[in-house]
Amino acid sequence: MNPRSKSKSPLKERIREAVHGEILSAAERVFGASGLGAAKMEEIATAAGVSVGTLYNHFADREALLTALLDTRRAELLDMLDDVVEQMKSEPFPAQLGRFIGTTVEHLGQHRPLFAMLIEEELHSGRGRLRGKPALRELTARCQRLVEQGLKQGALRKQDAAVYPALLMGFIRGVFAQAMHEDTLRLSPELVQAMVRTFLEGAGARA
Amino acid sequence: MNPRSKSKSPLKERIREAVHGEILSAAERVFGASGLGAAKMEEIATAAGVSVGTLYNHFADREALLTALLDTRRAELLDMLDDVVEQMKSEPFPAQLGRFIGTTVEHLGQHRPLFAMLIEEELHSGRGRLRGKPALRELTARCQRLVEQGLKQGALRKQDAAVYPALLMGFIRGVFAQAMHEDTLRLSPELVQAMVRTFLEGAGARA
Amino acid sequence: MNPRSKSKSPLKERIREAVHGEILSAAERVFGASGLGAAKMEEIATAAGVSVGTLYNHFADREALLTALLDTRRAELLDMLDDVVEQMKSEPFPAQLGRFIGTTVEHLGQHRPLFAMLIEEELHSGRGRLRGKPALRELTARCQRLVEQGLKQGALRKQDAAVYPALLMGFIRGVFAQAMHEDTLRLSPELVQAMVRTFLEGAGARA
Amino acid sequence: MNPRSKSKSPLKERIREAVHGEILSAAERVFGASGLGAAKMEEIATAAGVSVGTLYNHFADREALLTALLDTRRAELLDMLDDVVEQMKSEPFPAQLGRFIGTTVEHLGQHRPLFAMLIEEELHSGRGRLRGKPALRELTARCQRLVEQGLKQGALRKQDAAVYPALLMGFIRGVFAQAMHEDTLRLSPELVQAMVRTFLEGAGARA
DNA sequence: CATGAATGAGTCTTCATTCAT
DNA sequence: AATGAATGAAGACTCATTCAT
Repeated sequence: MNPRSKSKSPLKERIREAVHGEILSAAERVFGASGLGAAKMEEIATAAGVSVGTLYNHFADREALLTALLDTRRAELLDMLDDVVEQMKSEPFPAQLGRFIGTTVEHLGQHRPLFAMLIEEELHSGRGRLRGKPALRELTARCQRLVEQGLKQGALRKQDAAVYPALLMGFIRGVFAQAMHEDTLRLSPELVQAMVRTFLEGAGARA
Repeated sequence: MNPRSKSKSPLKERIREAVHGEILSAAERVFGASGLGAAKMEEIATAAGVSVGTLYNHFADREALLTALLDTRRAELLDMLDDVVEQMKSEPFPAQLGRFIGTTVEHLGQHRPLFAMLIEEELHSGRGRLRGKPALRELTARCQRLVEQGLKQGALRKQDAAVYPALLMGFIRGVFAQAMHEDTLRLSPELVQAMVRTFLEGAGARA
Repeated sequence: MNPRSKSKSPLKERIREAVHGEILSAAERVFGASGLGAAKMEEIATAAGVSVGTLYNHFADREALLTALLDTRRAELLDMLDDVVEQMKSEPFPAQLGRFIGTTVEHLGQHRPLFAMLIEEELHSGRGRLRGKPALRELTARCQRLVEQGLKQGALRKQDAAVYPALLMGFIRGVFAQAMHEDTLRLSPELVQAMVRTFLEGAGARA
Repeated sequence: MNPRSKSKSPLKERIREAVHGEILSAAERVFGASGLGAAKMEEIATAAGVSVGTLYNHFADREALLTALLDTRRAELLDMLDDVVEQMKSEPFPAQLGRFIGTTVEHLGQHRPLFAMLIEEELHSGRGRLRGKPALRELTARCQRLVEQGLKQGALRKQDAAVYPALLMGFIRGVFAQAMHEDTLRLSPELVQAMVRTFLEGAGARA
């Protein structure tokens, strides 16, 4: 009632949140499709069904919008992953590995444009404003911990363990790069199984 | 009309070639460092030690310069790789695989800025003018042939063979992504050996 | 139709007046501090403790607010001055001059941000919508009448009388310009005395 | 001849200088006419007979152009004034004063749009980027020195000397403010004489 | 041919104004 | 009548491309 009151109407507040989310979602689509550098604010506005001005009512500038988007999506991915990992601390390593890859593939598969964005983020990290560690590097850090689990359980060979995180991430990178332009590659549970099997047992025919 | 108008002085011709190469080289550095979208013509000119105008005397426009650069580098990489593969058609698969990965890692390691460019090329293929198949997709095609060799030799398991090319490329992607920001990861022969071993035998401890 | 529809509740009316005045006051501060061109409606709203919308409920647009503000302040200044002048028609000229300068200095000193606004108003008069004669020009007209009084009384020399109004205003301009950035210059009665003395007797040492 | 040679063609260099000057001149006209805040880069470009891009080839941004303009004009005015003052160190004070005011009036009269700019500069100094001391404050400092000369020569009364600089500048301000909208006021030598006379002897009729 | 200043279309960003609640 | 999010026209700035010297 008091004009100076800061208690905004819950309705207005909810609408604002909805618009905020819609903008982030549109930004994800446009940044993903056009590239981090080429995406235009007007495109994003149109995709979100709002005017340019509204973009700037929610984010200080293009940079801030991009940062907010990447931060949000990174947090969503990593939080989900950390939850999954936490829940299966005591399971055998192959199951852990399957769930880890499966969750990641599932999530990125759901947010299609995201993967391209994360690759670009990684590529350009170092240029421009210094944001937090790129999502893919964080993801690699999770692979690292997983590998350590595997070593502790005696499920992984020690010999090349130093490169395992990079190679594991490589599997994910390779699969998504393929999926990006090939419709044959389904991001299915079978694919995840193949990744796990190949990582653990190798592609070589047994003697 | 003048007979000299066609047969250019060999000296001038050689100079022209040198400038051409210098521009491509500068473009590689700048595109690699700044990104395909952010690199500026002026930057490239400065890096090449020429003026912007000269860039346009050698290439129709920015697009043409970028295309020429990517085409040149792609051809260099693939030609070299095809030669190597040709030379060892009859060797055992593990040796073939080692040479394939080794050659690729070596070449890309030599042309550092190139890898980032190829990733971006792959990301943006589909956008803008339709260039030839991106280098990384060609590279994947080579992996495919290699895998077929391995299958024919009975050196690879048939079960997940459909994904092997993507996974093999994934190993290379993963290693370079890591090398991009980590000084610990040396692109050494040992690394190549680890990649081959892990790909063929897996990371899992033998029962 | 409803009898109350015309005769508004006196309370609401009083509130409305209060808000109106608060907005004008905030506008004075913000326009004065930021400049006539740079002041933002949002700033003014915040300074007045209302929302932008409310600004537009009281004034048609930015221009109207600014005009109302300038008109109000001009009227206040000129009315007060005219009263003072009226009251001392019969006093000797030096006293008249002192009261005139004193009143002006006092009033402008009280409304600090106002002087900057008036200077800008004068500068930009001619641009944009044609407002009434700028306050400073009205003030100069008052100087003119005063000078005429002085001439009639034989208190002023005729020789340069045509420039006296401009020079008198110049004294005021000079003093406020100085006061704007110098804390040493107090807008005191002594200062007014110095202005009167210098204007009438000159700064030169008597022979 | 050497492409890396930094010795630009003198012709090109001269053209560049000409364009540079033309831009400054156009900027002076447009900033003066529209105001420091309202002047548009496109207007300036058009007034200078060049494109917007060219403006940015010569000045980093709007701010830099404005700063360069003010710095240039301030330097021109002050240098000229300092020269004049230097040349007449030994003359009697009234002559010095006449030359000082005369030179200032003459110069500002020549560069009509400049005065409005200087007033705005003074008004806004304190806001935005901190430039050097505003030209009018520098000019006041020159008045200060002149007054000190007058005191030393015994040509000025000590009593109100502290305000003399502000009052002297006030005369100039008043005259230009008047001249800005009144065609009757000629910036003539007679006007300067009237200013000197009034400042030294006052406007009051001698007893 | 090389040069580099000029060009102007394309983007980002701001802010007065509107209007549904 | 007050609110403040949405709007979009306007203006600053960038950079690929052209062309006179």
